[in-house]
Amino acid sequence: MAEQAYRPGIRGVAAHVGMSVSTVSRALNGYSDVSSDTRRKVERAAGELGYRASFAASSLRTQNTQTVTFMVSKPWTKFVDPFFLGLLDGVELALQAQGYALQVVMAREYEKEFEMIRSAVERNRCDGLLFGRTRPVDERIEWLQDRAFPFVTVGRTDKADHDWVEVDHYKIGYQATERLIRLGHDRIAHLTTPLRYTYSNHTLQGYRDALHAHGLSRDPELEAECYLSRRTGADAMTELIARGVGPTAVFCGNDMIAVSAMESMRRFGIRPGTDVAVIGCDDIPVAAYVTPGLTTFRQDLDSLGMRLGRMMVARLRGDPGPHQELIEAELIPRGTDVPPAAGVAK
Amino acid sequence: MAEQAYRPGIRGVAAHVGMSVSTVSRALNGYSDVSSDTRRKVERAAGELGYRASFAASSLRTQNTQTVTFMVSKPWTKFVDPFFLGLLDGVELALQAQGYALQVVMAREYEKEFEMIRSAVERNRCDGLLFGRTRPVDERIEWLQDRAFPFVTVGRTDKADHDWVEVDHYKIGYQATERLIRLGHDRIAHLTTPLRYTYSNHTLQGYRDALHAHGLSRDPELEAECYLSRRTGADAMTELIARGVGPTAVFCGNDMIAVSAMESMRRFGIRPGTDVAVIGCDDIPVAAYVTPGLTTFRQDLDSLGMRLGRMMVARLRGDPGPHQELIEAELIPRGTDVPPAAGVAK
DNA sequence: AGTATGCCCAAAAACGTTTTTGGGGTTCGG
DNA sequence: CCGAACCCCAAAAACGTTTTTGGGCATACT
Repeated sequence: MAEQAYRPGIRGVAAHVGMSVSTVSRALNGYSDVSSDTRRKVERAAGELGYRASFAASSLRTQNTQTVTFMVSKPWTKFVDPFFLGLLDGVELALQAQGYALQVVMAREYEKEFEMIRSAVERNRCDGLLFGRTRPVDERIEWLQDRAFPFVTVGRTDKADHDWVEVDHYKIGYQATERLIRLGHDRIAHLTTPLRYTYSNHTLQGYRDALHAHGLSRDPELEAECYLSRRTGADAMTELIARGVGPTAVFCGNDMIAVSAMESMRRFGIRPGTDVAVIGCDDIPVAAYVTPGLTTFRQDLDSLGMRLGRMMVARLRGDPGPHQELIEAELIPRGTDVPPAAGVAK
Repeated sequence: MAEQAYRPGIRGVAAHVGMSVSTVSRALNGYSDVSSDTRRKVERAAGELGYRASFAASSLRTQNTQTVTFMVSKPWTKFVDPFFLGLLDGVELALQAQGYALQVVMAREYEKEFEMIRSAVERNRCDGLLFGRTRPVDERIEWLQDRAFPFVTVGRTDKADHDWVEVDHYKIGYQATERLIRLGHDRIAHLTTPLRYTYSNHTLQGYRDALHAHGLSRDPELEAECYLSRRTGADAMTELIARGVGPTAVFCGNDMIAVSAMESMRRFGIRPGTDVAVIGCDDIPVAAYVTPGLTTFRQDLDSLGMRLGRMMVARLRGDPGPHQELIEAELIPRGTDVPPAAGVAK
């Protein structure tokens, strides 16, 4: 049954071509001090015999793995966090092009995540690490910096002294808010993503600065923090409505929050996109299909992922960096960014 | 800066506790012939010194990796194939519970995929393999069987003599079609997923059998194969409309096709859910948000993933199997499965 | 002609574990 | 009191590579 039960090691192919093991190794690994004739012969023999270097053995000897680990954080929602997953594609492309394998691990809690990083690093399972959901002060990053282990993050920390790539959330917050102000709104709520993450604070700051720049004072009642559960936007919106805060526009930290908030509005007889303006962020697929279509910001995740991957490679190649890139998001106008209604819901 | 620059090997901890290397190894790996006193002492020392066994070294020696690779196929669409990704969560949970790490690799083309499997297996990078998108006769499976390498697939082949888990697509096809027939339809189109995949054929067979069971003859004009690009459902639907085939109901192989087909209908002034009934499959998030809501079939992907993971573990533990599970999908009735309109689009 | 210079290659050491082999001490039975 | 049985443990081999060391053989230079 087994076509090729026997699989030779490097000594096998050395014996087969009548040369020494070291010559075979050097030929296969592209060293210069081997004649092209020898190289050809070795390569052909390796091909014929179906030889492949054992990953464990070469990894043990060289102390590197040609592997990069992408750690994706939980919790996920049923929407399968489109953000991280969109990235993955670009990352994989960039890494594969340079001969690195991509490994993905998931962590269900923050503590777990930390432990997984330790294990990956200390057991030498990868050469570099990628992760997101960074916090203003992030233990993971400090730990990795202490050990001088290569990594790139999606998102910054407060002192952003490492390699990172990030969408410009400050600008998103500013632009979204300004757009709503220009439409005539002056009671603009902001439903934030969890504030333990750095980017949420950037968005919030953009929101506040835009208000201030246009002479509007910020009202703490209009700011509400949402979590990443599916219902979170609805909960926050419901409370806003119940408290009679009466925003005429809502800027949401992400589309899931926005969609959920829109559902909540409807339950109270408020028509999003008519009675209340809504702007989201991320442009998840659903955003295009709700009615009215959700106005939101699109991030080019493919490109973001590619940059992430390329930064990782640059770092692994020894390029000292720091490598940092802030990416612009693009406004996707659809149906929910409307002027204030005449008779407004209060 | 580096808190703990020096990281001892196993000989380091052996020296530290004044015992031999082998004793430390046996103590750490839970062998029985080491006194509990010794074990405690070793474990404590290992903890204090921050010792972790090198992955490469132990993998080289034991010839296994405690790692399972999930290979996800391309192409993806912008919807980030919710099917595979939903699985991943359950798989990871099941594997992690048994101490296996999950590795994800992506392949952009079928040939690439094959090469990645070869590389993963021959270089000994994982103990087991998981993948989907199986075909009626699938080279990957034959190759793995020849080498007796452990794997579990999502989906069967024609001779399903290996470990697999799959949603019962035959039943979905049958039920969807029967439901439409009972609503009074007799011109039911079927837009299939790519027929190179086994499951597409099962769905198709269910569709045909339901027609036959209810005394309807099948019309090849009403069957159209779609691919996995974003526009595919629209293209097929447009052609059906253009040819004047005039279905009163459309059963789609997946929701993306359905949503896309619905868009196409609208462009021709046909109202899905009023003029033409639509049933999809997969229950992607968008399905709940289009208007009217798309009637579709939900698969419990978490559970599917867990079963997949558990099968893999069982196989790796030496349980001979075969392990095979057919999972039932659940109809989610929403707004698009309606009786034929009075004045019908022709 | 003799020596330096490249180019190519063989032998052996090293990577850090696990597992095998074999043996020393206690304890117990004869 | 001696031997067997039973725990426990030390030394060394093995896993399959890559890299170092050192040297042979041409060719070019003095």
